[in-house]
Amino acid sequence: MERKKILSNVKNRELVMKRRNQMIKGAISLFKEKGFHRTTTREIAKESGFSIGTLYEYIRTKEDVLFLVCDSIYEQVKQRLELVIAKEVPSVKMLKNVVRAYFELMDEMQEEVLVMYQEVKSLEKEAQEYVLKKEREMVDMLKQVIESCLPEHNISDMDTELIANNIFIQGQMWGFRRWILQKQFKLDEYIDRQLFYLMRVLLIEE
Amino acid sequence: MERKKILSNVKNRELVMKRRNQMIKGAISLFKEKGFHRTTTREIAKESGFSIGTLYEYIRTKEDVLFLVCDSIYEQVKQRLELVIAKEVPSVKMLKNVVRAYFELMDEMQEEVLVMYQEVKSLEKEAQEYVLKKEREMVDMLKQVIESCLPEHNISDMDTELIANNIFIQGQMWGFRRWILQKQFKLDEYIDRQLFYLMRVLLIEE
Amino acid sequence: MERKKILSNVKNRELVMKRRNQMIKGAISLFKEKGFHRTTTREIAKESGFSIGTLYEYIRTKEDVLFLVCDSIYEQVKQRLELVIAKEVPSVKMLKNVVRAYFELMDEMQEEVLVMYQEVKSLEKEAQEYVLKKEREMVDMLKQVIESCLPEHNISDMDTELIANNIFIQGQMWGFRRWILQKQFKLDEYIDRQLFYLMRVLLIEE
Amino acid sequence: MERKKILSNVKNRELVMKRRNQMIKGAISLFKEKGFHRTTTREIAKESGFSIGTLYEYIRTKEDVLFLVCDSIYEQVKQRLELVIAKEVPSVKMLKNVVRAYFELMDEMQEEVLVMYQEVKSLEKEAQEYVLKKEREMVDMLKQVIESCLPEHNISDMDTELIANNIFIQGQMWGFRRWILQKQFKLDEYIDRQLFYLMRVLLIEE
DNA sequence: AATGAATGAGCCTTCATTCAT
DNA sequence: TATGAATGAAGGCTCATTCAT
Repeated sequence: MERKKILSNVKNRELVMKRRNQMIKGAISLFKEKGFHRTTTREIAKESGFSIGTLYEYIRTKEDVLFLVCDSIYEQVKQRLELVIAKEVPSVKMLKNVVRAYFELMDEMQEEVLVMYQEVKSLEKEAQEYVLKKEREMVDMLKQVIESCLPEHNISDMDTELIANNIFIQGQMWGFRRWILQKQFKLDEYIDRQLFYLMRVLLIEE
Repeated sequence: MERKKILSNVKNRELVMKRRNQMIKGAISLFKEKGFHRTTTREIAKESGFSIGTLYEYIRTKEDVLFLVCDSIYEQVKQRLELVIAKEVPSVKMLKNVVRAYFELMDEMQEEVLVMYQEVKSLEKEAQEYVLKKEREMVDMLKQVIESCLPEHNISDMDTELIANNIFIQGQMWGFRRWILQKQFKLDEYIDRQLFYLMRVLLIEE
Repeated sequence: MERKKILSNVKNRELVMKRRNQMIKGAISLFKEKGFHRTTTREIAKESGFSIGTLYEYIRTKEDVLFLVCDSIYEQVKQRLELVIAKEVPSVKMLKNVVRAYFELMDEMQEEVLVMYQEVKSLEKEAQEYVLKKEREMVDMLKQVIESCLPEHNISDMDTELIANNIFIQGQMWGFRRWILQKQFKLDEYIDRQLFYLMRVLLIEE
Repeated sequence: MERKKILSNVKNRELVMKRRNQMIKGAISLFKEKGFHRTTTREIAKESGFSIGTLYEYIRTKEDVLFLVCDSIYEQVKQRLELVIAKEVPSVKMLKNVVRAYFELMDEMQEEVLVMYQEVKSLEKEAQEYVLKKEREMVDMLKQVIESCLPEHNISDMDTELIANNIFIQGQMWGFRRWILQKQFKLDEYIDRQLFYLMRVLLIEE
């Protein structure tokens, strides 16, 4: 997939990657705490360990930071999921493992995901679309896992889409509805029960 | 439930209500368009039909407007749902009608709900908690509907909680994941399929 | 002539005029001292006697101030010249009086004119054209004076244009070449000699 | 005349000259386009073909560039005029040729001259005076041409000064009042008519 | 009660200049 | 000599909030 390019004054590619990673790390920690709008570029620079001038050597606008953050979060999630998928052969067991891994990942990254959900809208059109495409990719990953793990099950494509979406947001829900859910469920319980009902939905007996 | 009080300089209660409704209406329309942070108090005042000075006679800070908006949205949703519930006697049919009504409501109010999801975090602690309580109330409504409609089904409380939450966010998902879902489903299809799988989850045959 | 409108948040027309005059006065004094680019908006606000916030209630950008200044200078010059013209009937004497008055005016306003010459280029296209039109008007005034004062002299239109332009810039030259001219001439001497040669150019004997 | 020294870290004289000429060429082209203040040192470096670090090996401040540019422009004009003067013996014809050559030169270099007029004021005192001296020299050249070409004409020194100044600015006027003049005159017409009236001023019959 | 002019803290961004390599 | 990454002071502008009328 074509990667949206954020322009930088600095030419050295490695340095750009290094500084941007510093930036992303600093920014995420600030966005978690106070959101995008309440975080100033100076704070981002400071938290990243360099001056405001340096910050602007690596981006063009504050929004670029948000985009970098969103992009990085999705990239991480995607890579982690791909890792799990690569480890097994398609089967019901694999399906359950992937969903479990996804839920665990959402638990680990709940703050990052929260940030994304609340701030994507602040991105300009083009960047927003890029991020949505990333999300689309992730739902597609789940869809393919379902299809490949249940080859004979004859679920319609639309239903697979629906179920994949449901799984996707059930994962996110764990993070951004934590005030409600995490009072009543431990992560494992949550995963177990969701998997239990997923099996029912897919007519899989155990 | 105790209502969080927003202070106003104006004493006439009716006038306060009238002006605040103007404000909420104006603000929602602006927040939908550009979000809370990008909307200025001047714009809210203008859209509401009065001056910036007057705006500040009825609230203390810009955040108060956001709170009023969030509160109003939940209140509307809750009232609408209660109306549907009041119309029928508990039964599987009622359960399906309530869920259907809730999904339709989320379709109607998708922009309002989107606003809320993205901006609640900007509220101060206390206001945030108030809004979360409202949400809690709504999940509880769904929970009670499930329980009263399926008295003999022996679903554990935690599972009911989980299922209610799932329904709750499946409704919201329709709105804030519209870019993905509304390309592939019509509202009715979406509702039908979700209800179909809900029946499976609840072991209800038709 | 259509006046280019500078937008203001403040509605009260009289107040806008009053504040803008304060602004123009303050700005001219600063521009004289350090030029447009080296003057900050904060300084303009302070010199004008109000806060930076108030400054921006009456203009949209710093450039607006420059435009206001340029516009005001031309307007003053034009009005002063019209006054002189209105006082007499066309004749060689009147021509000399107008030219003399113009030179004296340029002496009085030499700093303002200097500012204009050096900063007009900083204006955006549209504003620049507006200012150039003003200049055009002034050359036309001189042209008409020449024509009406010397009805039988049969100077071609192009030559009148040229001579009017020469007078125009000889006036400005007194101000912005002051380092050279004002070392060697007193204002009266300068005017006398320029008038002397103007008479030769126009073939008028005295 | 003593040349104002711009300090350089680099010792090799030839290299300094070479790099500075690159700089002047690059800077003039940028100043023409956007003025001194809107041009950044980075842009100057890039346009000159070297890095920002290198730029600062050959100058101390951005203003130095402006000075170098102004100095170079005057030097060019002066040299070109001297060339014309050297080619002929003093006579009315020579006077006309010099004036014509000067006007043609001003046409060729109108953008450079415009730059100078609008930016000299940004120079610091000392540099400004140096540039003004250059201008003084040029007026003196014109003065001497008039005197040597019209030995018996008995024009007072002050009048010669005045006339030389008038010629000087009529030349510049062609460039920086181009929006008005160049709509109505072709260069040749402009020169012809100015020369025609100059002859009248000097009482020379043809 | 309503108005809207005034305020100024604070934000994003730029850019001349330096300095380690 | 040449490079270009780093710096941070400073600038233009916004906007929530106040207060005199």
